[in-house]
Amino acid sequence: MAAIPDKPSLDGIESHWDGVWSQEATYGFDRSAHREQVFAIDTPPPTVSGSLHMGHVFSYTHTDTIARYQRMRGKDVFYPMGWDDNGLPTERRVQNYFGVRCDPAVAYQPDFQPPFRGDPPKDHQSVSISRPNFIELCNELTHQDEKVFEDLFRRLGLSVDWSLLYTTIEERSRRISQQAFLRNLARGEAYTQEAPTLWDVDFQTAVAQAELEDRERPGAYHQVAFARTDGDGDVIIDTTRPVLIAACVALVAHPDDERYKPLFGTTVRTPLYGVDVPVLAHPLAQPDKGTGIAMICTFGDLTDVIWWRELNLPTRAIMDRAGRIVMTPPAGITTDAGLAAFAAIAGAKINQAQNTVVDALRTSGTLIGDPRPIVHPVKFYEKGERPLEIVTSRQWYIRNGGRDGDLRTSLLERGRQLQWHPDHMRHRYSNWVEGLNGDWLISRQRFFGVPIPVWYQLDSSGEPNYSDPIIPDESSLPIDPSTDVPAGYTSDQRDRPGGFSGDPDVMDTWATSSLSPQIAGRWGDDDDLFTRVFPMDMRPQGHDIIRTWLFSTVVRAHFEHDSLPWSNTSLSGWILDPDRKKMSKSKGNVVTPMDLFETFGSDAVRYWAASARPGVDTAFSEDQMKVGRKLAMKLLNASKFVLSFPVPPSGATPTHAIDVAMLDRIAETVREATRAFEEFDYARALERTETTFWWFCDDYVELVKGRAYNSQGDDAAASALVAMRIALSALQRLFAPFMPFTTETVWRWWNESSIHLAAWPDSQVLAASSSDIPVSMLDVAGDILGQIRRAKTEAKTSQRTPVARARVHCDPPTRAIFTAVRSDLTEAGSVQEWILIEEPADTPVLVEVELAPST
RNA sequence: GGGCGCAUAGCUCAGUUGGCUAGAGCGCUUCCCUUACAAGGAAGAUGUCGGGGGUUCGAGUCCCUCUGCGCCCACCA
Repeated sequence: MAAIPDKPSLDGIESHWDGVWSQEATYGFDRSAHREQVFAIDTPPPTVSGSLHMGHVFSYTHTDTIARYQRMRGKDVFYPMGWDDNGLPTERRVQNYFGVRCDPAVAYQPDFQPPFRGDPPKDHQSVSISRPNFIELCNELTHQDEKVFEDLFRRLGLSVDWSLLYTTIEERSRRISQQAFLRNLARGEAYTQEAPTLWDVDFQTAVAQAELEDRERPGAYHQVAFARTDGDGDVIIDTTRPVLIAACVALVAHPDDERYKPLFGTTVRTPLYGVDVPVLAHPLAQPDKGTGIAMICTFGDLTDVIWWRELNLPTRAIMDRAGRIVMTPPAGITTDAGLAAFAAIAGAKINQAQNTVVDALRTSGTLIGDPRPIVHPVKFYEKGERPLEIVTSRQWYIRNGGRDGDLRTSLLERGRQLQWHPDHMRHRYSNWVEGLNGDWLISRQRFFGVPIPVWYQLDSSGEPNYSDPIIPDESSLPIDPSTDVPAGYTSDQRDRPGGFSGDPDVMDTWATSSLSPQIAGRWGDDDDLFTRVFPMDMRPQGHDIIRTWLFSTVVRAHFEHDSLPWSNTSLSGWILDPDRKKMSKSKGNVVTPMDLFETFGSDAVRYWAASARPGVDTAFSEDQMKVGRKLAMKLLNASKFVLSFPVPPSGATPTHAIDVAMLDRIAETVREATRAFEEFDYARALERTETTFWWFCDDYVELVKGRAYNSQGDDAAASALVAMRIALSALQRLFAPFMPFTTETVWRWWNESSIHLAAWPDSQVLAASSSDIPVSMLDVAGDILGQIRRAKTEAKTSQRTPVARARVHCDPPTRAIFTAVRSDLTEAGSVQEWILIEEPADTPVLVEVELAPST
């Protein structure tokens, strides 16, 4: 136990207690606990290639309050931390930092040293290195970042068990990711297919539906005439992308559209290129869009893909993977004029080609009128800078119900089984699942990540056999097919006819992070641990990644374990700047968490975070942090005050009615806070606790402190002393999840072990002796005291001024209560004489205060 | 177009099965260095609870409807 200082202070408590908690392993997970004793949290692994910001502080605090509550409830809390160092952000950061580039074709170098460690000169040409070397550099670099992250999270007071740390590119994660994938493959849940795919031309990789976002971009409608091949006039279509006319394979209108019904089955000739294409009917064509008849290109958008598939149309791709027009004209262009028109755009970038085509259309007279500028939403990869194109490529998919009604129904049911906090967030899940239009594309044409763990046999002409991949044994995982050699082959057979070839792709980062419960729980390496923590109890995360992280985790657990990955999920809101805009670096309004910890103290920052209701977007507010600091100071001072009284004799119990009634109110607060925490509503628990605490300090303690000083005899004092200590103990523990540093400080003034391992207060015990005490006693006492204070304030005099006479008008029941608290009121109000005046029933208490003349 | 959320004091927000004479904090005003706390404390002012209808003895709370704001999803020729 620590001595109570004369001037309690919050300075330095964070580093002090962090050290003590580490030393005492306060938050260590006891892996002998059985599943029902465990509370397991699937912590979101932050991306280490950025920096932690207020959004992290905000949402991780929410989770930590729940973790601490559960721990005090006696649960063995499994609270790991992970670092997400897999994926594009890390790839970029490692490239820039070391001046290297990942190239799976390069052989592994055991003692490789990068050309730079930080700040390569601008003219430096990146050195190509193998994927295993790249992963080693990633580990080296992210270790530095991870140290900074860990320091910040410790300073924030997260009760994480740091021995459970994982990273998403480490060996175990790669193993689990590959193992889960191979099991998906074996069960037919993963498959490879060549198909049109959304494609980022800068990153040159396929992207998944979940990673799309719409951005408003200027464009223009162009009316273009297609000549009917029967010579009977033109068909006018509207398009924003005339550049794709060379890729046009048909026109399409709605089957019921009377304007175009006569044309169905006929052909029209494309302007410039002179290719005959059919006019077809399909219900997806919208009569009220443009001219009501559209050109189908391979591929302008996802609707084109649907039409192409359902109408069995040919492919005339004109876009390469870097976003340029291909050099070779597509099939169908045969006339000299057509070939010349195509030659004019071959090799050009999309925008240039578009201008060329528009000019040519105008010259040829097939552009009707002027283009009409519009602003319309265009699909982008969320990390990308240019609009997505659609190219045909071979990719790996995991089934997610996008193409299978039964699976979709099962996954929707999983969403219903999950407890959502707040509940309305479940709609985002069902909305997303119901809107899926394809399976989950997991392969990426990148170089850094978890490799797709398969090879392909090459036939005598060197063509891969995709239908029967070569699968590694699970015991050999993780593997890198670009450097590892499949069983039964030798390395000199790589990429040779009759030999083998490794799959060049990596899995999308979500394909690994969707296994975070399995990774954190060490599935497959420590199944004893895994069975003690899985399915987990809680998945905290942002609501923006329901469609990615949450959904994909549900999919993987559904397939692998036939269960939900966790029973509850809690969704955090966004941090908004004080102008209610989402905070962003570009606006320069980002405050670093460490500055705030230093200014206000970690507990004050946590107080701000914990004051926000679950799932609600919340304004950044230093005012709230000031309030939090004030509360922490109050907790120090109130604790010091209560504990500075003599320890009551052992066996003493609260006997005074007011003391018992006070404890009853504390008990009610415990009930409310407990109920709120059981529903993951940390904010309500805090609010109730805080309200009661201020009442305890301002009203109750003020009322009884005279008696506690022994003004009314030993027994009367003992009742107050015992009651104050019982209440203080409960209040300190109620605050412990929110203000771990301050509460630990005050708790250790009178306890040997950590408050964070103490039992959550028990409302039954607190309220044990409160059977027949009128709850209204506290209100009556507060009311009378309040009226006396007001009289002194109105007289503009000190609260210490004695009251010569107080006439209390009250009804008979109130009179009885008054009598019970009269002695305490006498001291609290410095009242020299009371005069009771009886009023009819239900009359509000009225106190006429006659102040003593000032001396 | 479909879905969800929000609208309560100048600001940020509580208000959980309908019982409120509508609350808190910040800010504002006044007073007090009262020996736990001046990075305090005591007290005070401020609201047609977005509009309209309905159910009810009683509606900020339930139902319908309208308006405004935000988010998610879909469409995007």
